[in-house]
Order: sequence, then C-alpha cells, then structure tokens
Amino acid sequence: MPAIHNSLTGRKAELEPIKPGEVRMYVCGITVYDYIHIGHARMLTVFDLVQRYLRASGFKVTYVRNVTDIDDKIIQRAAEAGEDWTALARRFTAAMHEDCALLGLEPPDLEPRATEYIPEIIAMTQTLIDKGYAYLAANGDVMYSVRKFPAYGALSGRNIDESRAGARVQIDEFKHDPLDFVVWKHAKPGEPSWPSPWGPGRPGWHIECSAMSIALLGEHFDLHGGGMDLKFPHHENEIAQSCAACDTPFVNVWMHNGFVNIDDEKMSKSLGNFFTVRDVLKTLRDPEVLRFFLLSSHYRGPINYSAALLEQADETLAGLYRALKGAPVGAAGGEGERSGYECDALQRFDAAMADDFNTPEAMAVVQGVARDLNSAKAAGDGARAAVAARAIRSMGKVLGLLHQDPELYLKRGHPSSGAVLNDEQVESLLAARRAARAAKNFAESDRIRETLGAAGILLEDKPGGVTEWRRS
RNA sequence: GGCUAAGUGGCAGAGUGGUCAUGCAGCGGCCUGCAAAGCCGUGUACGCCGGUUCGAUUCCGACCUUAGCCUCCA
Repeated sequence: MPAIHNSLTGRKAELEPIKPGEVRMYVCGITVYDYIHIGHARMLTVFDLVQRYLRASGFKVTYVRNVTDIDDKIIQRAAEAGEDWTALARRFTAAMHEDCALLGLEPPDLEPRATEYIPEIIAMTQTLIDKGYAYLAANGDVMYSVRKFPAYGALSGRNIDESRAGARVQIDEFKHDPLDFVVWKHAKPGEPSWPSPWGPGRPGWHIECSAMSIALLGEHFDLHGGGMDLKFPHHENEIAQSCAACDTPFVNVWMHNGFVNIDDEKMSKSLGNFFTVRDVLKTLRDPEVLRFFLLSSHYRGPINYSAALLEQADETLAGLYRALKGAPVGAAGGEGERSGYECDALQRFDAAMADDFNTPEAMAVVQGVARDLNSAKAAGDGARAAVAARAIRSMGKVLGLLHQDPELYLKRGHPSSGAVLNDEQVESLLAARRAARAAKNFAESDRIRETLGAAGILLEDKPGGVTEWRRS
C-alpha cells in the first residue's frame, strides 16, 4: 500500500481505500479565464502522476478534476474583451485541454464544469440553510456561518479566534462574522445568473467543488488534491460545507502540492514573473522536458523555475534517451520471465513511489539502470541491455516519461539552437566526412564536424565507420 | 501577530543515528586518428549553538535565516 502525506493529519499514512481496491479522487482544476501557467502545470502533473501510480499499483481509480467556468475573473475578463463569458470560458477550456495534451497528461475520468451542476449547488445551499449552517445575508448573498462548524480550521491548522480577520481584510458589514464566506452570490445587474430560492445569482467558488465532488464520488471519498494555496480557505470551506450538509467524514486524505517559484519568489502577475505553459514550451526541445523537470523534485516542496534549470533537465533527460537509443528491444529473453535484476530495480522504484510519491528517489533508480544499460551496450551484451531498457521503459511509463522513440527525440532540435540544417543536409555532409575519413583526411573531416557543430549537430563516431548524430 | 514548510557539496535534489543517494558541471583515466558518447575513479555537503548518545547531517531544545498561508490564487 502506498503511504501518502495527509494534510489533514500532518503525517504520512498508508492509503486505506474506503472500498478495497478502489480509489476515488477529486482535484481542484482550473478556473478558465486565461492560459494555464507553469504553476498549474505542476499541479496537473503531480496529480496525473498520483493517478497513474495508483492505477499501476492495481487500484481502480476514478479521477475527477473540475473546471471552474463561472467566476468573477471570467466575468471580468469577458467584459474587458467584449466577449461573451461562456465563449471566453469555452475558449480557455479548449486551450487548457491542448496544453494538457502537450504535457502528456492523461485526461481525468470525469471533468465536471460548475455551470453543469447548478441544481446540485442550489440543493446543497438549501440544505445548509435548513440545517442552520448558512443564512441569507441582508445584501442577498447566502453566507456560511463558520462559527456553526466546530471543526473549522482543522485542515489548515488554525484557530479561528487567532486569525486576524479584519486586520487586512475589509470587514463586510453583511456578514454575521468576518470569517463567514459566500455560498451563493446574488447577481448584480448585467451579471450572468441562475434563478434560485434567493433570487437570481451564481455559486460561490467553494460550493461548486463540494457539490460536484459529492455528486460524482459520493459523500465520503478517498483523496482530494490541489495546490498549497487552496488549503485555506478553499478546502477548509469545502470541508465545512460538505461535512455540514452530509454529516459524513467527506474526504480521508488531503494532498497539496508545493508551488513553482521564480527566483525564490512566488510567481504572480503583479511581480511580472509570470510564465504560461505555452510560452515555456516554445523554449523547449520537447514538452517532456517540463514534465521531467517538474517531477525531479518532491511534489510537496517548492520548486524554483528558471531557464538554466530547465536546461539542466533537458541535458539529463537527453542522457536517458541516449542510453535507450539502440538498446535491443525484446531481444533474448525479452518478453519472458523478469530477471532478478529487473525485479530488484522495479521493486526499488516502487518502494520510492509508494513512499509518498518520492519521484526524485524513483528517478535515481532509473538513472542507475540507465548506467547499467550503457555498460551492457558497451560490453555488447544485448540480453542484459534489453532487460535494462525494458525496466527503464516500464518505470518511465509510471512517471509518464521516456515513452518516445530515442532516435527521433534526439534528432529534434533545441529551439534556441535554430534548425539551420535539415536531416538531408546533415546526411550529405556526413557522407562527405565519411569519405574524408576513409582517405585519412582528418583535417577535412574535422572541418565538416565543426561546420555541423556550429549548426547544433553533434556527432558520435561508432565502431565500423558508422557515425551517429543528434541535435544539441 | 498566528499557522505551516524549509535551510544538504559549484548547481539541482533525495535520504539516513555509525560504508554509497542520484543527476548536471569540474578534474583524472580508459576508449577514440582527434573528438563526442559511454564506462571507471574523484570532491573533509549537511544554517548556528547546546543536549541525548560510544557515535548526529539524521533525535531533542533554543536561536538565526528564507518562503508560503492568514485576501482572489495551482
């Protein structure tokens, strides 16, 4: 059983699914008012990994990741752009899906949109009012009365009496208590709205996740994830709503991924250190570099983003593909019994992953096998190489990495180096160099190598007069 | 002010009460016409101060520093 750090208890514990063999998980997805940024990419990648690993471990997984398609920012952006808010939300949902596909993310099993769950949201709001947890404020909003829920603060570990609400927040005169939050927002003139018992309005942010997760996964499910910053107040509020409405424990394990920082500072639009996935991908040889980078540190810690670090990730990943290149596939003993060597490697990999998704440690296992693969190749031991390559591929599959054809991967140019020469031009220069080398005209062959090198083409002379090449 | 993380070698980043993380970069060697790639070898790393211990980077306590949350936010 994998052990997972639970934000609710602050400790690591073995996963105990409510239904044996089955994991139901909900992750707070994207509010679609803009293109996704690398912070989103980390969250999406982390939970894609969680989902993949749990499946690889034999669990039946139901992975729900919502789309928030009604929200203040969407309305605001649409107004600014003179675009219909539904059109804007649809446009950025499609863009998000494109980016997710590039990042190699498996689609969630279910992807509910807030606007499709208005009846459920209204019903849940009514239940909260009926049970005395929510009230209709004088301004027409339905508010949640935080003081009515004794467990409030359990997830974020805060005592509500010690919070200095009001010190930095404008106190809303319509709230009975400064901590109270909006469940249902009444519509201002011209705003999108749905009819409700409290007049036309729209859901608050927190209620949508409560309603959608319960509608799709039931009142009590296994795992709930999201970014660190959602712990408070979003997830705290979700717990307050769901537990109050259903009188159930709601979620067993809460997972929160760390942030992507820029120069050790939080990425934000106001600081101007904001990177969209689209822009970052333009600077990379392959989107896989970003996934590799994001998984090369543990999901709960912060990760610092910079072009230099991505460069390092590119080099390391390329090294893995270099090892895989030319490794025999399904050679002697290929598809049969796993050797002791392979079992050992896979076990160490699995132990790392089962320990709260320790991807850095898991990747160190992959590196070790890659070294053995290189040794086997150098020794001409095809059988050993095939076994190692197969182990790397199966570990890579769990990580969502190393699934590409090494040859094609390595010949793909790095955008910054500029693809000056096409494959044919490279081949013809290589033919000329081969002739020069055969004639022992090394001055000429070195000149050609330099020409190629200047164009970002790296050569490797192999035994038997064969020269392999790749782009830097 | 409250709460929560974290401080590891040039860089990134795991982990552990007492031989090894791992990768990138560096250095030496092998290989190569020379390279490249690869392999082998190589670096008195664990914020500071105390304590526990035969022994602490790892446990405990104080301190310093940094980041995040406390307001929309992955």
